[in-house]
Amino acid sequence: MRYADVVLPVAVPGLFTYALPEDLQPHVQAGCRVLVPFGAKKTTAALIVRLHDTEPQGINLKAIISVIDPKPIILDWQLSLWQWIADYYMCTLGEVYKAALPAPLKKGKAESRRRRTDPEPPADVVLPMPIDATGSTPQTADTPATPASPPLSPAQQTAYEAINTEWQSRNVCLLHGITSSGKTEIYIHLIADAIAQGQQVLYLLPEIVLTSQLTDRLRAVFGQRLGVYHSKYTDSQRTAIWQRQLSPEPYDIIVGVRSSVFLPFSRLGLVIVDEEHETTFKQQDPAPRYHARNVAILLAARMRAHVLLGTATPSFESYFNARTGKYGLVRLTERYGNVRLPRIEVVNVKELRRKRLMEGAFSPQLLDAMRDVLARGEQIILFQNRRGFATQTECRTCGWVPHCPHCDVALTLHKRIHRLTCHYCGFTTDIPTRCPNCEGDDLRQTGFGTERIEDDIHTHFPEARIARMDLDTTRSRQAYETIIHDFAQGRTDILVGTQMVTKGLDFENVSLVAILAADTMLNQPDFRAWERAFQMMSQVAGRAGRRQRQGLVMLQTYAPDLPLIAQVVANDYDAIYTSQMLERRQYAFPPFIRLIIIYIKHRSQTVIDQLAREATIDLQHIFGSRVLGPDEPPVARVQSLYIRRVILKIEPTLPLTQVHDHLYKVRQTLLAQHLYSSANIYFDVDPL
DNA sequence: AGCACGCCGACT
DNA sequence: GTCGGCGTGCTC
Repeated sequence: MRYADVVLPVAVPGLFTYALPEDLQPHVQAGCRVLVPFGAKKTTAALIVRLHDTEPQGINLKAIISVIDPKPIILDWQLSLWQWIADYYMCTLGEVYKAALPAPLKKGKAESRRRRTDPEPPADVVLPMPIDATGSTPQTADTPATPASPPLSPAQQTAYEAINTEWQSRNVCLLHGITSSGKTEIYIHLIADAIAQGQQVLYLLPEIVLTSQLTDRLRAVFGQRLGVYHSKYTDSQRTAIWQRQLSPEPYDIIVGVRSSVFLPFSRLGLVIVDEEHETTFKQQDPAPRYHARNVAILLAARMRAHVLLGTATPSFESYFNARTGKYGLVRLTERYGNVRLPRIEVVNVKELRRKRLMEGAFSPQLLDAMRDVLARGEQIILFQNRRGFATQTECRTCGWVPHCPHCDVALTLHKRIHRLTCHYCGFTTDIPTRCPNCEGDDLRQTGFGTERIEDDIHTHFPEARIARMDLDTTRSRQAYETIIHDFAQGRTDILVGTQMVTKGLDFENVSLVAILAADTMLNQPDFRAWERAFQMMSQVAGRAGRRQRQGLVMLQTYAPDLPLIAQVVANDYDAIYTSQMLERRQYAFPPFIRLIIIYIKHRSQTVIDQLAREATIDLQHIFGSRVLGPDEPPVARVQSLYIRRVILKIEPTLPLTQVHDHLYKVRQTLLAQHLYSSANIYFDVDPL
């Protein structure tokens, strides 16, 4: 009798074993999906990890119903990569399975057997190849090898050559190139080189950047050799890309977000991680909580492919790796066409408030500058890191503030939909006209969100054409593209937005950028707060002055004397890196140690406090002073679940598998106690 | 993750 | 008396 160990798309540890009926045996191998009965009355698409003939003991053995894929849709190296991710990031293989495959491939439909007939195939997705068409599709490998690439400036040429030199001794190279230095042209040349050698290229970029700006540019050079893999694309589009990569004629270049590291590459030669510092490369909520940059580096190492990490503001981890010789380091310190870096003007909001000169979130200097820019017919970007209208509603009589009933946060007023909204769980409620606590009717809106900024600009500049870009206005990919496109075409004068406006968008005519409240970024209780603040301010500043005229950045802050502000003004990355590294070494933070956060969630506050204390003590028995906690995250209750964390700091010399084993054992012991059985305990490895 | 089983409130 | 609320436990 033959058996198959399979992985199921569920968060259960370990593999499941099914009997493999004799008539199916010739048709399956590892990497194929099969249909299996699972649970009371369900069938699921399971993925075969291995076939064997060891009879499993002590289980209610069931048999595989049918074979879905005649040929593997997951290659051998992918399974071992999945296993590595599950081990390193402390999750189950099933969770990796769920993250890796587009939804239709998990549903168990035999998608691969027939050609899809989408009513309207998207422009950049070629109809899927039937996977079982083994080599029957003619290969057109001898199409023109190196497509025309734009010429490089001398500085770019030097960097390009330096990268190739670094790759002779190291797999990974960090390209630290200031904003507007023309990193994309260098990428294009490196991509062309890889393709010319018959290699595939993976171009990773962060979630919300994926604008047509970049893909248009790449497509102009590489045409139909380019496939785009993005979370805002439909399931069937993503499935089509997956199947195309399995076909005899895969895309040479995949431009994609985080999850594209899971695609079935066959001859990967180059991985580019653009905006390598971006935190969206780390998956936050459902497991696997993996970092796509790090997975990409591992993937590349296994395939003997090169990696280029590119950014104007390297993550301190990557910069540390470059400085200590683990990665190569190449700098690009001049802007393309010698456009000058913007002048940064710091505005002391504290003083202006005291003198009652602030007009809402706007300083008089900023309003003056905006007036000048609009008069010249140039454009403005305003960055405010809060969406909605007001961040807090407050009763002026008794101080009552409406909170989310499910989460530990104040509700944000959204004026357009006329609701109070929770930004953590999506709960909404009517805006109260009277205070439910004291019946008072003097309710005040405090704090500025992007909606309010937009309204206030309308008041100050009635003729200006304004667009707002935040989560609320970009629910669809289309809406996002439209806002960007209109701004690029000059149909909008002022763009107001959250972080989204900082993400590497290139607009020729923007001569003023304002950071309305830098302090929201500085006051985060997080050892990375300054690193992030520097990144965000530098990135948003880089949007200014892309033409001949020098751009202006206005940085409004309550703390103008912080050294960080001076470092941003001087664009002195090395200064902030050096000072932060001293602190991190002294207080034992990454990259000098590794962090694992143990998250604990429970419905009951008394139970969770007891559990968190007990977990900390148990862990301290094993790890001693490496354990910190328990503490409450900034938002300590989300969706009616209380949250606590325990932090584990491990020095690089500690063997990771043993650390993991201890953590699993402690979790198991805690959950075995009846009082704690309904708790949720999970791990975040290398948290951001 | 589903989907069962299993023990406590408002209904014909 | 039971219909159904969702807490808890299992799925090869």
